[in-house]
Amino acid sequence: MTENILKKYSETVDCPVRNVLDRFGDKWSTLVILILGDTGTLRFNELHRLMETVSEKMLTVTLKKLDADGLVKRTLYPQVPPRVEYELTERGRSLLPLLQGLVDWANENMPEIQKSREQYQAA
Amino acid sequence: MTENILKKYSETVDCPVRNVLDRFGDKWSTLVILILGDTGTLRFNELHRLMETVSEKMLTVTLKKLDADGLVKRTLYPQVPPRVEYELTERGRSLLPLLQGLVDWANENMPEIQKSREQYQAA
DNA sequence: CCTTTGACTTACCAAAAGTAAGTAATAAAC
DNA sequence: GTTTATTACTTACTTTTGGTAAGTCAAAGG
Repeated sequence: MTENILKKYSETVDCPVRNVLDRFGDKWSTLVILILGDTGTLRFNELHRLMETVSEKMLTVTLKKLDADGLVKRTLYPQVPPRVEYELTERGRSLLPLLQGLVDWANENMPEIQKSREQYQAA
Repeated sequence: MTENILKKYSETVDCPVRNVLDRFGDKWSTLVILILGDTGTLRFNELHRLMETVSEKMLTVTLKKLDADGLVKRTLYPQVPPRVEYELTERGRSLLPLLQGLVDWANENMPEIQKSREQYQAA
């Protein structure tokens, strides 16, 4: 059996698990998707203000990756100063129920997890 | 409306979203949970071999965090050389369907995402 | 002129993760 | 009886990723 498993998990090149983890395993993508899912459409600075703790630099690279993956649509209105709007694509929206599931799980389990952490600290 | 949203997302201190993202937004936790969910119980080196691309150091810190959160149970058999087994707790298992949902989503959507990435590159 | 505005860059610094080697205790191998 | 192998880790060092703060661009407002 071990050999089957080993084979299964080690095909890392185009492994979808690794791919999905590399994508949502970064610090900000998931939060951007959740917020855009919640608000609809936002301009760059609106999003930035809502996230607060993200740097502008990281927000731009996050949005670029999400745009490249077709999860977020970027619309530039060529004005001065520029106006850029971001919204989820259909593909991006298809992720929302899954991410919402994780958020719900977190809301339910965080109190107990917090207790576990404190016990672990004490030991 | 913006002000409500701002309030909602900026309560970062004990925000469950931020907490869950900080926990599963690291590079290896999710994969460890998925593999343990698939295999049942594994020793440190078995897990390490299955993951291949993780360093021993990172596997150690990942397992410590999961143990501290009560998602994984660590059992030490005091032999020489030592034997340490890891398995999911009930809390850890409760995450499996959610993570499996993400894996399924990845399997379904990765081909199209790949296409999007190539188009983005070309443009 | 000088400042403001919005969506970013860029240069620089800190934190996280990867690499490679080391450690401990003992049993089996030579 | 000294070397070697084994397991689950540490530790020191390097690279990669992320954070901070300042700068850019082009036009509009004072």
